[in-house]
Amino acid sequence: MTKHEIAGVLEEIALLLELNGENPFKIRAYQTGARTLEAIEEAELARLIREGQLGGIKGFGEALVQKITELHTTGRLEFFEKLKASIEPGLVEMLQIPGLGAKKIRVLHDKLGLTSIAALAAACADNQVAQLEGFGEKSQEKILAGIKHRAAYSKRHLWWEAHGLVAPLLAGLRSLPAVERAEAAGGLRRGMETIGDLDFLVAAADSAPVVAWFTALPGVQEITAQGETKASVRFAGGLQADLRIVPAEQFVFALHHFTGSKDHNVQMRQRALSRGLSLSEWGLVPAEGEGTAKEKAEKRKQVSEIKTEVELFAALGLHFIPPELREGRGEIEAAEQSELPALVELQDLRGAFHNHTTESDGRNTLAEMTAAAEALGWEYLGIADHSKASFQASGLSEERLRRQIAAIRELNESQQFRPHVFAGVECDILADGRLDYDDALLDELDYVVASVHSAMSQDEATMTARLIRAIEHPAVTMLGHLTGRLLLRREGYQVDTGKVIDAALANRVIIELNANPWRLDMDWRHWHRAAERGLLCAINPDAHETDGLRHVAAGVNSARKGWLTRAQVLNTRGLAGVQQWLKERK
DNA sequence: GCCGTTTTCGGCCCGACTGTTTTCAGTCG
Repeated sequence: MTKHEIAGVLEEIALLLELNGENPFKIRAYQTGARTLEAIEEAELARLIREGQLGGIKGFGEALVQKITELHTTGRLEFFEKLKASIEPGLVEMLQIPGLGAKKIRVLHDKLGLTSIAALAAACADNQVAQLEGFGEKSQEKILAGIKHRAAYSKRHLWWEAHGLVAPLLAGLRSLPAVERAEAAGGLRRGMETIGDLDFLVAAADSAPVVAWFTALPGVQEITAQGETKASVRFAGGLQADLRIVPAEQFVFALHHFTGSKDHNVQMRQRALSRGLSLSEWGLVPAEGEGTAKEKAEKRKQVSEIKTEVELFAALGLHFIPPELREGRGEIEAAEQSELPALVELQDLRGAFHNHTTESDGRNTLAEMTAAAEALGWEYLGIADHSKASFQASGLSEERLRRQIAAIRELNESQQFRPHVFAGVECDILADGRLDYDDALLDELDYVVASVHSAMSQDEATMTARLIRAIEHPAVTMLGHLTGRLLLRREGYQVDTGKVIDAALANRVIIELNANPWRLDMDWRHWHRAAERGLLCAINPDAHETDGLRHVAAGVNSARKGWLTRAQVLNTRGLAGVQQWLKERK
């Protein structure tokens, strides 16, 4: 079993134990174990198991080592099979309904014999649930509504779309007289590719008008909670937004806490404790029972000065950690050793490759795309329309591609626009790994993006070999959207990313970070290690219209999450630098 | 189930909100 599958089993065990009413800390141990496992490289996990070193990792005790080892080697786990058989699957599903937790689900099962969501809906309609001790009319209504909207509520949302919503809401909050500071926290601030909900944090002396404004926003379909210091609403489309109001002196601690991630926060709290301090969303204070009264007073004085996140990290002996890095993936150690990367920024980009025009499936002409690049202040623009095998996208025949190359050269000579235009192509990687044009034509181009658009259901070994064959082709400059995933819509194809990265490194091929908000592919989780080994990135908007060029912002976001610096991204180089790099590669 | 310069047992984050109660349990983040 892969580490991902094993982590899935551990997560499921945690859910099942929860329904069994187990010790919450035991449940957490399994959840932590699953997350720890996800953070380990696949090959590293195999090595640790082989050498019996798994127990050396924090969070893996005797029981988890045994279970992970059994799953990794045999693909099965006796303990898990028995546990699963003992619990109705319908009960696990009920956990998705807001307001229902393990305890209430057990009551529903024990008192009414309910084992499925359908049966639960019927029992609500029959007014049986409201009669139960601990339940009532409102609970019953809420459960029914939760079942009805389950699909929409559990849906995640693209960062790009949520990000667009947030700006006006933040501006609105900041314009309220009672509001001193307002920020969006959560996954959105960390730049996660998808987010579950919006988290707004406000510093205000008087909370009532803020809550009133927030719950009366246009588009609010339902107010799911409303109190003195917090409120939750649901917008049409299912996106939930939480608002929290704190006194100004707590703002920075709450901002850090609600920015997360959970893993990052856990590590930060542990770090605080090891220094005799206790960190929470309320503040940083001397830990319970730590030191003398005098020492405590001294510590209290030090930490009471904290007004910014920079100061908060500094109080724990750390450099400021950008929100994008707060995933519990080594950022705290790096911040301690002054080894945090200077992350790439949007304004570092000097241009972009992999863009389409009306020649294939784009909506704007070569001239319009170039003008748009000029408006962005770029020094160059790469055009990479589809190749002939992508018939559905009006891929270019050899003749049409040659005409396009000529048109691009002509445009450059005309000096009509400031940006230089590179003539490239997004060449299909055929099912067997061959390219869609012959070598002579590919050689006429400035660069080649190679991508998969067909036979996407090949098994992992076939797909991996196919990509590697393309990477080994001397004409290929960069690999397009590595997995072909469409976030929230379609899984990527089966591919061994580690092997593809190895091949790209060995052949000096770039892997693109496709910046289309639906793709963000290759995934940020792979970039840190790959770039450390020397892999070069290109942040490519894959724009199909002028407006699509702006998507590079989403790509920069993911690049930052992948710890990428300016030097590790080709399109931060100026025109001469890129020309030089392309020339050296040929 | 995990962990340990306070340790091999007893902690492990905890406060807000809701709905049900009539002082609190369950859920959520």
